[in-house]
Amino acid sequence: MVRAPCCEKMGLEKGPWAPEEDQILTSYIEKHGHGNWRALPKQSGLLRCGKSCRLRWINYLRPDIKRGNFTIEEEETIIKLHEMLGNRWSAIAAKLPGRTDNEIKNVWHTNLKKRLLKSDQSNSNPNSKRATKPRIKRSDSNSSIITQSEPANLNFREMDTTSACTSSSDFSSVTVGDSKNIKCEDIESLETMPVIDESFWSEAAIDETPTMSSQSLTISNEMPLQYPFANYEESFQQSHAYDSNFDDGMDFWYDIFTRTADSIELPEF
DNA sequence: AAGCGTAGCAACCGCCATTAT
DNA sequence: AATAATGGCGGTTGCTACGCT
Repeated sequence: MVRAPCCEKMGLEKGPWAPEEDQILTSYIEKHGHGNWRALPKQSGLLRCGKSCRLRWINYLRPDIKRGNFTIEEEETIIKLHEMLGNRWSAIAAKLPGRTDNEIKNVWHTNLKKRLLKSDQSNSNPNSKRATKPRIKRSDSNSSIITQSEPANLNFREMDTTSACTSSSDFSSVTVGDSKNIKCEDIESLETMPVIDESFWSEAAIDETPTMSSQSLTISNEMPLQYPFANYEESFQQSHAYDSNFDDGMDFWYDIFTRTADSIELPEF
């Protein structure tokens, strides 16, 4: 069954939100919450579909939203999480308080992806010119602008001890359980790596496959991520230049595993 | 100063997963 | 169990400001 788009009903507004609409939505949610997005527009008097209201609230009006340019630390985090998760923007956003999946997706496509690509190219061609000056973020009366230092001077690949294995400019999605994707030849002790196949991510499979001792996870088409579950902290540090800005790395994996497989026993650190 | 191309970002669309009936 | 309703996510689009010539 394919449903018609929710905004197809006659008379519903589309496009940019007017300040008055923002006001109505904000005050309605502050008073009544948003139990039912579909019913919200009708109850609040907005001529918008529920989906549009939800998006506006989540991406723009929410009080805990952090506006302004991304900090260097945030960008590093996005890059690293993207290496691990692929285009799972909501999962990445969950690790960046105040940032939305949409915002992260935008900054990835408009900024970070190109920067990584340039970085890779300049690594292969040391004589190539540096990145051009970045644009200043559009001013926004609602924003607290965070001044961004010169990103052209950054080379994230230089921080990656497995740079020989990283061709990360064109990740599509997390691919799992396909050892044919492993192209990096200088990764040590692959046989010690746990393999996670598709079934790992489904809760239904947990009872059937409670151990993962002989499995591994491939993160992109080209780059395998290694983290033996028995000692994945050390492995993570070795393969991803684990630094002080990423101290929550273990929390991150813990979140992933506990959310996905409550019954799996996690190693103690 | 004007025109044009591009980057950045908000918003939409379509699909899938989950929940309710 | 089947179907419908709803929420959520990722991909994509279109508008606008910016930067270059």
